Amino acid sequence: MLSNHRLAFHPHNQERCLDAAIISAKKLCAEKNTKLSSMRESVLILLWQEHKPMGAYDILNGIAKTTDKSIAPPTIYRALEFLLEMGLIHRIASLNAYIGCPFPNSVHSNLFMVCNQCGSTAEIADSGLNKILNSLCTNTDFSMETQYVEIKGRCPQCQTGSAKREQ
Amino acid sequence: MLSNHRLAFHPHNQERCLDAAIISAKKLCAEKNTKLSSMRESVLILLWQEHKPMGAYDILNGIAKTTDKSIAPPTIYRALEFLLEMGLIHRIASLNAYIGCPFPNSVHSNLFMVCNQCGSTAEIADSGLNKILNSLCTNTDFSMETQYVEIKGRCPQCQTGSAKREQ
DNA sequence: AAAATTGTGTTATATTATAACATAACAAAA
DNA sequence: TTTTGTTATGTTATAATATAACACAATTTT
Repeated sequence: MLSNHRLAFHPHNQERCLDAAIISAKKLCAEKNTKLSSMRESVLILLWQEHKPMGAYDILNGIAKTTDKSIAPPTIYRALEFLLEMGLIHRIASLNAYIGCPFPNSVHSNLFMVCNQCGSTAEIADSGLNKILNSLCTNTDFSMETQYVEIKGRCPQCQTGSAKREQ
Repeated sequence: MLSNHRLAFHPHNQERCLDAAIISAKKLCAEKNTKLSSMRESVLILLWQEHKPMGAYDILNGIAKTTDKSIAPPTIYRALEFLLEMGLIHRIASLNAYIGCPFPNSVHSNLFMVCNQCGSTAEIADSGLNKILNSLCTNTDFSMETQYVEIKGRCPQCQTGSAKREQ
């Protein structure tokens, strides 16, 4: 099981996450012969700084703060599209939001656990889950192309007492 | 395994589905002491006639056709909200769309298989899947509240040759 | 009937996403 | 080293999805 739940659900050194993510992103783009342009990198950095799912317009505002230029939605959506294609980020359908992928180098299908209270989100790639989804598809003669598995609830931190943290 | 994939992925007598759904909806509302008002019933009927996920504005247009009154979005969203609460329909997050639930009387969490070509969608409640999701939550100390499991790909009908059906 | 509750109507607007076309930046070929 | 092609971004407008806020109507309860 590949998972970042320990990091996702607990305070930690996010700068290290960020640095690692950017280094690995550059490597991955080089391998795939694509370019992590400065706009794309900015979006990826912002997502890793926030470390939680962000909506496209939150991203837009975040980027706008760091520059004089006016930025329009298509610019952000294009960057997101690129990062999605590269597997560097994921889209959380139930939130209309985007989040950095902690293990972009592995081919994997994903489950997300989203805390309804603090918003922190863990990604888990579990072979048992994949197996059962695949076998359900086989049994029903359905050919899978993409999948969204999103679980919403309370992270470990937000379950303790009536704690209302904004981690 | 509770599943409607045979019906969902093959042509069949949809009128019977509709009748059964409405009867069971009325029964369920009676049990829960709520009312399936005429607007709510209209939306449910439309969803069962269409028999595929429909967006809120598709529903709005569908309802508008059958009446003189002008209908505004909130009216539709309210009906959808009610039907969701009653468990009579589901929301497909990855499509921003809504679909009738084929087994509203059973407590179940759901997996949807959505055909990218013809749009037909099956709902499957599988205990093996539920078990693995629950155990993943237990292992990560995450407390589940809701879940979205959506698989997109090709239904059996749409896999045969390059058939481009609009079932 | 009065009060309370529930459902719907109406207007306006928020939020998320994309179409269509123009320009810039950069690399490869001529 | 222009020109050409390709890729990335800018710009404007608008589509698509969803909700807030308040008014009114219908129904139930008292």
